[in-house]
Amino acid sequence: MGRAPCCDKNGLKKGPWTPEEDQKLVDYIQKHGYGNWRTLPKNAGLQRCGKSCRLRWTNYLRPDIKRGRFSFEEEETIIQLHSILGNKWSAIAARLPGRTDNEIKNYWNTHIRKRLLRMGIDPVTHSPRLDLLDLSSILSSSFYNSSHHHQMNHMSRFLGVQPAAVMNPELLKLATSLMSSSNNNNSQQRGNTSSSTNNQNSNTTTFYFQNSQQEVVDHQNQLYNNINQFQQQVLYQPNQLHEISQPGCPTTTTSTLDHVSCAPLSNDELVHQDLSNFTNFSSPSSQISHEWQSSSTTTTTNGMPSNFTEADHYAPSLPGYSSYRSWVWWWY
DNA sequence: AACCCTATCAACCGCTCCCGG
DNA sequence: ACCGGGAGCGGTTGATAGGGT
Repeated sequence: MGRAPCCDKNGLKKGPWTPEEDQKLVDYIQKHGYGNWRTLPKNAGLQRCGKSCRLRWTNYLRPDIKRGRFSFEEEETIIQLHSILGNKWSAIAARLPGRTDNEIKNYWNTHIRKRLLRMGIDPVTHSPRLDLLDLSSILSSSFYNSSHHHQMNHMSRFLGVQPAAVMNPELLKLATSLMSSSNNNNSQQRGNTSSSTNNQNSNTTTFYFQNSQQEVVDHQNQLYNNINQFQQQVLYQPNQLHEISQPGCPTTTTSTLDHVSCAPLSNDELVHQDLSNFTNFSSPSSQISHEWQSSSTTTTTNGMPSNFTEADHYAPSLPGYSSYRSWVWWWY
C-alpha cells in the first residue's frame, strides 16, 4: 500500500479555497517563491497540505494563467498534440502557453472527446471508428429497401461514422461518391459491366452472397481502402494537416496531401543525415525533423536543455552544436 | 416553483518518477 | 543497489450552475 495521503493529517483543510486562503498563498509566494511545497503551507499560515497549495497555485493562482474559452487554434493544437502524445496532459500544456494540464484535460473530456465521438472519430486513435463497420451488419442489410433512412444507415456504416454525421452535406456527398466507386469496382471485378443499377445498397449486399470467401475478403479490403482514402481526403483536410513545431522552429516547409517535408537549416544537411540515428520515435504516421541550436541554452543536470520535454529528442554530443531540438511532422 | 438531469471544472487521490542519502 | 520523501501526473470525484420539464 502507498503512503497515506498528506491531507489526511488532522487539522488540514480540504475542499474549495476561500479568497482569504488564496490571498495568503499569493502573498507568500510573491515574497518567498514556491520552493518547498511541504513546508510552504505552515510558513504561509495555511491549514492546507503542500499538495493542495501546489495545485491551487499551478492551476488557478499563477499570474500567467490564461483564462476563458479555448480558441479554435488552441483546440486544434490540443487535438493534434493528443494524436501523438496521448493523455500526456502536462506535455500538451507545455505547448499551450497559459493553459494548465488540468484545464486541458477537463476541456478534452467535456468538449473535444465528445465532439470527436459525435463525428465518428475514435478519440483515442484519432481514426474513424472502424468498429462501426462490421461485416455482419452489412450482411444483415440484405433486407434493405431503398428508403432514405436505410441509405443513411448504410452510408454511416460504410464510412465508419455515426448516422448523424452523414447528415453533414459534405460527408453525405463523399459517402455517395465513395460508395458509388466501391460498387463500380465490384462490378468491374465481377466482369459485370452492364450492371448500373440505382440500388447501390443491394449491389453491395448481393456481392457478399454471390462471391467466394476470397472475393468477400478482397471486397472488405477495398472498403477499408476507401475509408482510408476518405480519411486522407476529408476528415483531416485541410485544417488538420499541420506541423507540430516548437517555438522558433526553423521552417521552410511544403506540405501536400500525402507528403510533408521540412527543409533543414542551410549548411546543416550533413548533420541532418547523421541525426537520423538518434531518433526512435515510432509513430507510424509521423516523422522526426530536427532543429539545431548553435547557441547555449539553459541545461538541466544531465545537459539536456531545460525547456525540452519528453516528446523532444536530445543528442548530447553533436559536434559544433550544443543541442538540437526535434519536432514531429505527421500526416494522414 | 420545484424537481431532475446534465455539463462543467476545481480539487482530490493514488500512483509513478526522480533525486539525494 | 536500495530506500524514503517530495514533486508531479493522470484519473476520478463531487459541488455547483444551468437548462428542461
